[in-house]
Order: sequence, then C-alpha cells, then structure tokens
Amino acid sequence: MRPVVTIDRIGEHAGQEVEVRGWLYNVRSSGALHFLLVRDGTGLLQAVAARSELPAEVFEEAGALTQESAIVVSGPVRDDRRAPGGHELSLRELRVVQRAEPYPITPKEHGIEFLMDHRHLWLRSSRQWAIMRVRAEVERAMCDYLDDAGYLRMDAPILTPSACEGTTTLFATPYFDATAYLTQSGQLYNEAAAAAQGRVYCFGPVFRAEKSKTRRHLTEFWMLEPEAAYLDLDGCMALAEGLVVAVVRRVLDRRRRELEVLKRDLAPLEAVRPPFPRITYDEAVERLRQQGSSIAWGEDFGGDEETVLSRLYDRPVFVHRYPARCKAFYMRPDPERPEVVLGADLLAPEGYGEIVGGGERIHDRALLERRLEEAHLPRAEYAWYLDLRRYGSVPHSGFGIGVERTVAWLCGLDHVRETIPFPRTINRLYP
RNA sequence: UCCUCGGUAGCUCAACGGUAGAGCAUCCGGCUGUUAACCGGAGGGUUGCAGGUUCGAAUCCUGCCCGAGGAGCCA
Repeated sequence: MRPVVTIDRIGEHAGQEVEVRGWLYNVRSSGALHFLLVRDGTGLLQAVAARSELPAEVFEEAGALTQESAIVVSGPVRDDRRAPGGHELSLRELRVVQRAEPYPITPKEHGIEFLMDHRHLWLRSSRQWAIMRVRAEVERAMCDYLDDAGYLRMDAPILTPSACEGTTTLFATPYFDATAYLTQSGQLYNEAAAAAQGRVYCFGPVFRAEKSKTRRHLTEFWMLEPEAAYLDLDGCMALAEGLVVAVVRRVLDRRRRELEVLKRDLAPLEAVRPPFPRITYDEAVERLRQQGSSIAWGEDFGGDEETVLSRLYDRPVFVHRYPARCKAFYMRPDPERPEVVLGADLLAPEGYGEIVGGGERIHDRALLERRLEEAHLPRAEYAWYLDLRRYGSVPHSGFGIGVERTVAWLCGLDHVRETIPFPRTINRLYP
C-alpha cells in the first residue's frame, strides 16, 4: 500500500513509493522532461515526469498542466541535490483533480493593489505561506507563555455599548433598537476578569475607525491583553519582557525555515535577550533631541520618534512614565510625580516602533471619577467599571501586544497588511 | 482632512505632441536536469472617467474617480 505523505516529511520516505496531494505551484519543461513543482501546504516538492518512463498521454498531460491545478502525484522518492528542498519524486502516476483556469498571480512581479485584490489566492505563494506560519506560531507562543505563567484566558466582548477609552473613532453597528460599537480593546473588561481570576488575558480582534494610512495601521487587528491583580509597573514590564523574549525564541526555534523563506536577517532576533533597556519619557525626549528632533516635553511620539528611538538599541526598549495627557484616562498617575503616569510602551528594534502598551490602572475610585470627567466620558456607561473600585479594589496592571506589528517585526516586513490573512484598511474590505 | 506620486494588454512597465510597444501570462512549435528555465511564432488595447487646447493628445490644461506612500489621528 502506497502511503499518502506530506511534503514536510518527504525525507523520511526516500526510496519508497508515495502519494502527494496538492497543487501545481509551477512547471518547467525541457523537451523530454517536465519538472512539476508541487505544493501541499507543508512545503514544495519537485516531481519529474520523464517521457521515457511514462505512457505518452500521462507525459503530455503533465506538460500541459496549468499553474495551481489541483493534482495528486505518486512515485518513488529520491534524494537529489538538483531539486529544491533536496528531495524529488519520479512521477509514475498523475491524477488531475481540477485543471485550473489561467492563474492571475504569475511568477513575476505584481503591484500591491493587484495582490490585495487577489489576497484569497496570494495566500498560496511562498512568502505569504511563511508569514502565516510565523503568525500562527506567535499567537500560540503568546498564549502558551501566559498559560504557563498562571494566566487564564477569559475573552472580552467584541460588541460594546460605548467607547472603551473614549480616545478613538469606533465602528458603529445597529444593535436591535440601539447602537453597538466594535471594541477597540478588551482592557476594561479585563479588569473585571482580573478581579475574578487574579491573572487573566483576552485575545481577539479589535477595531479602530481611524483614517490612518501608514505601514503600521489596520482597521481590524488582533491584540493579546494580559491583566493581573496586585501587579505594579515593574512587574508589568517584566511580564511583557518575558513574553516577547519567549515569542522570539519560539519563532527562531520552530519557524526558522519560514524566516529563511522570508530572507529575514536572524542576527537582530538572536540579540533579543533580557533585560530590555527601560528609559523614562524624559530620557527619551532628551535622546530624541540629541538626534536632532524638535519634540517638546508633553508631546506624544509619532511614528518618526518611535523609529529614531528604537534604532538606538539592539533590542526592544521600554519607555515609561509618559505625560498623563498623552495617555488614556485610566492610567495611574505616578504618586511621586502626578504629571506622568505609571505606563510603559515597548518599542521593537529596527525601526518597528510600538508593539506593547500598558501599565498600572487607577484603582482609587475618586481619582477615576475625576479622570472620567476630565475626559468628558459619560459616567453612566462606566458605572460597572467604577464598581470595580468599590468592591475590593487593588492595584493592578496589564498591557496589550499587537500581533500584526509583532509579526511584521519578526518577519522583517515593511507593512503590517501582509501579516493578517485578510487585512482591513481604510480602503479595503474585499476580499 | 492635507501633501506627494501614480492609473497604458490579464500582470509589471515603456512610449512624454506625430502609425500604442516589450517582458511575463495564454495558445502553437522546439529542447533529457529545469531552478522566476530557455528559444521561435500567434492572439490580445475605449491609454481611469468627463470636458478643453491642437491639423493631430496616452502625452498639454481643468474637474472628477480610484490607488500607493507619508502627515495628522491612532495602537
């Protein structure tokens, strides 16, 4: 009986006759030889059809196959240095499951608009294949790290009654006779969850209706958000540091082949070891000015400032104690310096900018009420949130880490839109 | 919302005031080790839309639509 095998394990079957089920990635022909490059989702395998070894009709059919036709090939496996991947299948039988129509994505260059219009097909090409596998590993590594650290996954709602933080434009959607908003963060619900379970995290899509058109923005993206009771800013930074180190190590360990497909320089990733530098906002402003920036104390950092700062270090860098006016209403002011908050952002190296944002939340009810008022947020909609400060309120912290920005950094991509299967941007809702 | 660049064959681009072209893809033919294979041939166009200038517009002008990069905003 001929075993059905996947290409990633083809090397275990050298000398054996096997069957591979997949799609034709490309075909090259040399008269009496056809080289079929077959993909099956686990890798690429070259199958060779030789005129001298096959019935004429099988040989003809192999040579006439179109790109992305669904095929099942079988024959003996050999080690061959000339073949991509080092293994090769000598074609004995060919079954055409479906002959593909002329495939729009040819082995040549294409523009981003065309590729995004064909995202459903583009995902089959080897770069996108590699990115999706890195993304899946990043998501698993993040969850594994928190699970191992005693955090319980407890997801937050996506449909919410109001703006979580009141700082950003939200997508509105009809909700029976009312209006619901797509969540921009699970943060507030996480605080309720942390009071119930101690250490929690949520993981899911979040939505921003900002008309941002940059390499680091999507309207729909995925964020992992841990939150823990009795955790202070230092503990919060230590958690983020441990998480990022674990994710980088895991990807280097298990997705090295994919990073090679992406031609990612591994040296900067190998350098990601604790401890990460921790600088204050004050120090960051000073460093920026040394670099020629005209930023004034109190201004938030834009993409340019983040890029300049992150290039000063060979590993991710924490910037903590931002001016309160730059940050969300719930961030806890530093008791020793109320004009700054006990929050921290983590900037990824190589110019990738912010991937983590978080810190201590206000646990004092009166102070929180005051901050809500200053932010002109409707008190009624935050009644439940204020309740958390009435019943066993404790110091607590948490952060959010953006999956797409993390993946873009690890893969060395210049835009986050390739890190999510079907990106949603200001002018793309299709496919 | 603002700034910059762009829209020509299915795709990537050239032609920049004087007969719309190339490579890839498709189809036909050739080639026993191809690596985005290569070689020969064929088909393929309302030059984003509307108006204007001109003997003549893909090319110059005006408006609009669409996209990309960036700013702002935001994470």
